[in-house]
Amino acid sequence: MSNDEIAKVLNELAGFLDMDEVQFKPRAFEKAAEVISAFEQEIPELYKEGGLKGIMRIPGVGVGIAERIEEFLKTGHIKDLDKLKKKYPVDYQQLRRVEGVGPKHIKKLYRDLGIRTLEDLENAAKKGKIRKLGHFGQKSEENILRGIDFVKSSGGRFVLGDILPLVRLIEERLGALKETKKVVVAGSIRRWKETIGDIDILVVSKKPRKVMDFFVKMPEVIDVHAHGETKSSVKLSKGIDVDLRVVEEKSFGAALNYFTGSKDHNVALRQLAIKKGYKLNEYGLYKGAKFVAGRNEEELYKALGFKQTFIPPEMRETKGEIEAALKGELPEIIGYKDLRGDLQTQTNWTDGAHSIEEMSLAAKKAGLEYIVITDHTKALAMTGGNDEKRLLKQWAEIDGLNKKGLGVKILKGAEVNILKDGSLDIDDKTLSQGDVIGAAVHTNFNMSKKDMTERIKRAMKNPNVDILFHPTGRLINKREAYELDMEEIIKTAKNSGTILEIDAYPDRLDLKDDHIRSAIEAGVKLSIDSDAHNKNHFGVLEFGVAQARRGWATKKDIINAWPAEKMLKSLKDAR
DNA sequence: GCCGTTTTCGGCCCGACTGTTTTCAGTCG
Repeated sequence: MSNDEIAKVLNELAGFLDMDEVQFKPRAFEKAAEVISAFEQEIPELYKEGGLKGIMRIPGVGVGIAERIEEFLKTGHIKDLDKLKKKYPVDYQQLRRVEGVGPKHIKKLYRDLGIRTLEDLENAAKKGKIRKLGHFGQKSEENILRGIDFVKSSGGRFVLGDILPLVRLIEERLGALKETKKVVVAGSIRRWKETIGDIDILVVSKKPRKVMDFFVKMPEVIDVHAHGETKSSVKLSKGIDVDLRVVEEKSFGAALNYFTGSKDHNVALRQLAIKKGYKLNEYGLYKGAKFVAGRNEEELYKALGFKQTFIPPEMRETKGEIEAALKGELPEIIGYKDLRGDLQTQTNWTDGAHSIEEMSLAAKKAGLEYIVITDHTKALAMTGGNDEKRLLKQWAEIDGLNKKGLGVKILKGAEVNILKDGSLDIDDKTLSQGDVIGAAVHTNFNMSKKDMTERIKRAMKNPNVDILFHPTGRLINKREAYELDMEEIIKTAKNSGTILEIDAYPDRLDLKDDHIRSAIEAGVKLSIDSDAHNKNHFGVLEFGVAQARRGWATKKDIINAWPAEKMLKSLKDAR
């Protein structure tokens, strides 16, 4: 039982309590769920060690929630939730995925129209039944249909960040078997695609049968599609498929290359092989029946005549990497350990979970030299956003902490809101006293492309704005980016010296890879930020680095891969 | 249901936006 599963069921309970018009309890369950999903320790482990008292050490979890978690761990059910599900027999999780549909709507749709599933909802909307309900109209119906389309189109693919912990667990388990010599995760996960369709794992073993038997019996497996000597395929309870392939040592490199993809990259390699009189498949590079190369990837690329014999998987998308690597002109992209600072973090001054000090120490622990505190500002009232006075107070506290010396440099920042007209919600006099100011759009997403572009351009031209945070506002699998002329934004960034952010949060990854590449080609600098709201969130930086690598970014393109002084000076010069 | 420089009951981030209304409920962040 993972923390995510526990968080999910608590959220579901919160939703049903909302339907039942229960006051305050839903927020308590949601809050607990949020803490649990980011909690460093596994809850079952915590429970094993400390029992009910152990779970109650989690902030936001008291007796009531702890007992329900205990019940869930022991039985896989929560009686209160089951009762509510009987009262409202709806597929809550599925219906909630539709943007704009919350607990109250779900209740009304069920009570008035008997809607239980996404399919029911779609049918009712298509028949024009929803617009006839009180408080619903034609527009709500259209929005629901659009929401369903989006759910459907994003269905089947998973956000990498949601899947990676499980993948690493499986990788670790397989690696621990005495029958396995090597285990590598290949496919789109190795390429760090932002969403993945399935999981491909490659194993080197002389006793594949044993490995396969272990694999198909893992606790998460709910269905076995195939169970053979060299290939097995299963479905996990999360709904994602995993393919496991076992190869001989000799073919490892060729197999890894083949199963890493992308498909187009492989096709291009095979064509290159044919041109040179070879044949390339997942077992190796062959001249006639003679094995030429394939033990590892380097040997394969070398035999194919590449000057650079390793193309980072993140670049294998046939976007020019083959031509460049053949000539030895691939840039040296940023590495996973190259970041020195984090330019976007939130604390408990607004919607973050931890104090400035806790966040700073966590950043230090994550290997960073500096951190910018960028709490929300006042227009985002829900987060308790800072106003000018409070912002200055926070910055004074930062001065104090720096004086004390935590072994990590804390910089003064803010995540200010870009209002509808492109102005900011904090005055310039205050902002000019900050070290690193990020600006972002959090409201009025539905503007025309032209208006939105003008709005953001105006904010970028404010000399106090250093960075445009999560520039397109998308939430992968949840919300489309707002309409934006990215070419214009990049041009403006070049002129104003504004940094464009790569928000590393796995469901944002905003900018996306192609935009990163365009920005770099235009000479625009970027930052890779965690957007951490919790001291356990700094791990997401690797997703941001991966995204930057997919956009061919080098260390000199990413300002927080620079020492603090150099980074700050460049921002100051641009102001 | 949780929490407490309000220690044991009384509060519980709230403003913008949307779409429906004509004063507001629901959702989102």
